[in-house]
This record gives sequence, structure tokens and C-alpha cells, in this order.
Amino acid sequence: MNIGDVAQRSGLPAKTIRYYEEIGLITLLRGANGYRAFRDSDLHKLAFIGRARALGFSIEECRTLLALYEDAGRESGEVKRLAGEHLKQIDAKIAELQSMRATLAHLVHACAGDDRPDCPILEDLAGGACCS
Amino acid sequence: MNIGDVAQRSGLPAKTIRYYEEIGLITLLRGANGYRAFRDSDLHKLAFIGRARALGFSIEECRTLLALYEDAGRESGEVKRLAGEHLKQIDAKIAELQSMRATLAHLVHACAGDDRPDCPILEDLAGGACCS
DNA sequence: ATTGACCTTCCAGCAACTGGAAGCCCCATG
DNA sequence: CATGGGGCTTCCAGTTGCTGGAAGGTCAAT
Repeated sequence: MNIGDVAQRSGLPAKTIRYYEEIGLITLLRGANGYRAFRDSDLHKLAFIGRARALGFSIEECRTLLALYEDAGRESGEVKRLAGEHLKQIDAKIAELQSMRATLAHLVHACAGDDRPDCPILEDLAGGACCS
Repeated sequence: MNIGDVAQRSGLPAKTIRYYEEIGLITLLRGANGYRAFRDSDLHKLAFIGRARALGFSIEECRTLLALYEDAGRESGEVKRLAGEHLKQIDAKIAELQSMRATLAHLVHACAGDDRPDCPILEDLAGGACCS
């Protein structure tokens, strides 16, 4: 398989696959022509990485997850711990965004949004000390 | 005022203030010794930017907001539109994170997390095709 | 032989900072 | 008046995770 096929089948852009090789997330063989030669196992790993990334794991976490995946003697506790920590980070991020959202929604609601210059949104940004 | 005072009073790191000047988000005067000389209005603007950033506005959005803030003839409708778009982006981000969270929480729940290697989390990442 | 689609490498850039080095400047103390 | 420590300056590099583009080699088909 060449990189184009793998890109299509894994859903990852070819550029991204090259990047993953460059940072040592995956090691690839080369054909006589210099082209990367992908085995099924490489495609499999890349799909694994793609799914982990879609769940928001960082590249370094993906590296660890891959290592655990390939370690037949792993303890699932470690995987669970890693995933649990990541879950906490996601929760923190959600909470942060929801707090922003609340403030912003309040301000948007309070703004007339017409052709006059008076704007509670700008007033809040300017003053900090605001209503309700 | 020197940068240290402004950093403390605005809550922004000195490095960040220098960066904001470098990218032209704010223009600062210089004293005879080469030090940045901050006026009250500069502090005010920086606090404005800090609050906008805390609400998740990008630097470019901050630039626009500042311009609107300083334009006495602005139409609040434009501010509201900008904020409304940003609100939509926040909502999209929250939805994305909540979707991740749901999958991940499900997997974490399903994993025994003991000293045995069997792990539904890794199985899901490997296979994609998973349970319930 | 010549397209045209692939593949290769390398370099640059995005957002929004952050850290560190090297070197002035200013004030207070001995 | 020298010295020490803190604060200020600039510049360069690194962060995360790619993405775009240029210049050039390869391959399969016409």
C-alpha cells in the first residue's frame, strides 16, 4: 500500500501520516523506490491513532496508548487511569466553555443589536463591573 | 507606569503585553530610557483585551472589538453579530467535547481497570466497531 | 516519449503565547 | 562612589498538531 491508499482508508491526510512518522509515532518501511510501504498492521495502527485523536487524546497520550496496546502484559488499570485523567481534562474544558457561554449569552441577550452605539457587551468588556 | 505594574493590575503577564504590542494590538509610548510608558488608557485597553480573551474571543476578534469600542459611531448590531457568532462556535465546541466525553465515559466505565490486560478502551480504539 | 497522478523532501506558517539568554537601567545601601 | 539586585529591553527558540507549497523523482498508460 502507498500513502494515498492508507490516507483514504484511515481517514487521515497523507501529510498527517508523514508527520506521525517524522515524530516517531509510527515506524514505516520503505520500498526500493523510496516510497513508504504500508503493511496492514500500519494501517491498523494509524486507524487506532485516528480514533484516539478523535477522542481528544494528545499525541503523547496516543504514543502511550499504542505502547499499551502492543504490550500483551499490560494492566488495564493503567489504561483506565490514563483515560480517566483525560476525561477529567475534558470535563474541565467543558466547564470552562460553559462558563464563557453563560456570560456571553447573557451579554448577547442584553444587547439591542441595532444601529445605535450603546452596547452592554462592550461596556462589560470595558468595565468588568457589570449588572446582575 | 512600567510594564510590571500594568501586568499586575491587568492580570496579563508582561510577556503577553509585549506580544500584544508586537502584533499591533496595542500601541505604546516609550520613555527616554526605552521603557514602555503606560497611560491609564493603555491599562484600560489591556484589561479590555484580557476580558475578551477570557470569553474566548480570538486575537483578531479582540482587534475588531477594540476598534468598535473606540468608534463612538459604531452600531451595536455589529458587536452583537460578532458575539453571536462566537457564541455559536463555543456551542459547537461544547457539543464536540460532550460527544467525546460520552464515548470516553462509557469506555472508562466498561474497563475493569485491574491488573489484567483485557481492556475495552483499547479494544474500541483498535476496532472501532464496538458494543452498545 | 510524454503526459499526469502519484510519491519524496524540505521549508514556512498558523495561534497565542512562553522561556531563556544577553545586556541596559535604576535605586538603595555601604 | 561602587556594587548589588531587581526590572526593563531585545531577540531567538520552542510549544501543539498539523497544513500548504515548491522542487523534484517515479510510475502507469497512451
